Amino acid sequence: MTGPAGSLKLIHVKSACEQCRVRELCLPTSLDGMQLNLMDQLVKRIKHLKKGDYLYHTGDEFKGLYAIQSGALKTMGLTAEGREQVTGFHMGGELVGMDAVDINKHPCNAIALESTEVCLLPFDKLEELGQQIPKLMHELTRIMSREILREENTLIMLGSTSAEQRLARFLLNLYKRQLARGGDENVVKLQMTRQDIGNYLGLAFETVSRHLNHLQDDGLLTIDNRKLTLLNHSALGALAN
Amino acid sequence: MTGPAGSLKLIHVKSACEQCRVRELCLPTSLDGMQLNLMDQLVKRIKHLKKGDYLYHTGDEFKGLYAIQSGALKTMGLTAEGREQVTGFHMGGELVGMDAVDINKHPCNAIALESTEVCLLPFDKLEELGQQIPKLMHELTRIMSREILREENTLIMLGSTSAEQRLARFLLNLYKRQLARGGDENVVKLQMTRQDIGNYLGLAFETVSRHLNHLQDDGLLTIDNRKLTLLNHSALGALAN
DNA sequence: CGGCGGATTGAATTTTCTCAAGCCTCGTGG
DNA sequence: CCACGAGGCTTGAGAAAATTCAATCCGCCG
Repeated sequence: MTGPAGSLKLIHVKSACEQCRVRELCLPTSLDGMQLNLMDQLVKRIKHLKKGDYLYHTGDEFKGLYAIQSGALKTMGLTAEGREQVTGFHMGGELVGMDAVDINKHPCNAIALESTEVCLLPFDKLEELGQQIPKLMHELTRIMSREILREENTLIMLGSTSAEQRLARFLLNLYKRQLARGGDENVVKLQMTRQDIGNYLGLAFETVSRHLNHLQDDGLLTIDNRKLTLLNHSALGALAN
Repeated sequence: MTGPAGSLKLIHVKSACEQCRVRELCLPTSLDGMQLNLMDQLVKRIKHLKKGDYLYHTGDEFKGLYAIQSGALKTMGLTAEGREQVTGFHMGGELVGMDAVDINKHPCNAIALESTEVCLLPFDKLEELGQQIPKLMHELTRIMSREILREENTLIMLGSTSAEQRLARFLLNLYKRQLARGGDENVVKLQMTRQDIGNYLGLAFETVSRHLNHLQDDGLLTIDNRKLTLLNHSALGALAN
């Protein structure tokens, strides 16, 4: 609705998106100042979620993608018979909701694992703007491609037959993502329960607990409740293969 | 390169895409005749693959998406240590290669499971055309969204702890897709080996074989080599939960 | 301080894997 | 057209891994 003319005078004003600390991760496009301002007007900010709050429920109408500013979410699908299945963990700088574009309804629940802030990017507006700024549309396509690749890597993680291997891959994956977001060297913070991890990896939660402690016994890491410290990356990497 | 003017006279000529029997599955857009002709000129037809042929290798330059006209493919990722992991099975009417858009290289191998025909949709051309036809771009976005959803459903399949459950879900998934493509009622044709299935589901291939035969003993299906006939959908559906 | 959800640990049981032997099927070449 | 071979599939038995059930334990929040 707001035309480019209206936003011209804002070119040199720092936009919220421009200042957003997860911008490169969220929409890593080389948009110029004016384009960023257009984005800025599009974004509906900010939704605050407490631990356990639902960002959306299965079947909710799809309004747009959510960019996670801080915190973490889990997404859970529902099998036909009603069993819940964790399909992913999502952290700052990641977008959720891309699975809803086609059917226009959310196919899963999204639940905050801790205090979490998200921005809503209304999808119809995003597509409109994408028509004006081809580069933006191209970026959106790339982001969706990256999501597909991410899920394929998850498939590779789940495709191994041993619990130890799946767990090692999971921890390294989490570590890598947290490091990219400014996490401490060698530290993995588990935002989710052992139960969630087990559900996600197709393991009983006791098996997750046992293998974690086994890794500690072997000197690959130390466990302090939800905080893990990796002591031997190469050994963990070897397990992951 | 070829402008719209050049294709105007073709409006009433049946284009190859228009006649393609997997069109609704491949690009299910409500494109009009002229738009279809534009699509038609974009598509590089047709690549024939024999069983075992590679459509692309890991690391190959990304040229575009491949629409499968007939036949079937498997995609295999490579873990860091070099173990191969099947990440998906793909059949007529499906698009492969969407995982390569972002990084501009194929992150996996795609291998024909039988004689297979594919069309190449050059991605740069597709995006260009998408700028002229917003509806096409919208469809492309939806297709990628659908792919994300499809992979999430795979995650749900792999997230269960029991081999029987994973196998039941796998068979029903295959059945549904084959039925939508005009397969026989109650028949599931396995285009892949037990080895492939096991690799995909995170099971030893002997376990796949044993459970299949167990399902046959229980009267849920009959096995004739690669051809399964489902006898009791609801019982199979119950196992899947 | 009490309680509750999460985490650990143990023991018995079940499932799955591994290794091994043999069979079946299909395609190739004589 | 048949024989042969290789790859795929089945089946068995023993070993290993994971699940289940149950009993605590811990740590955080009210």
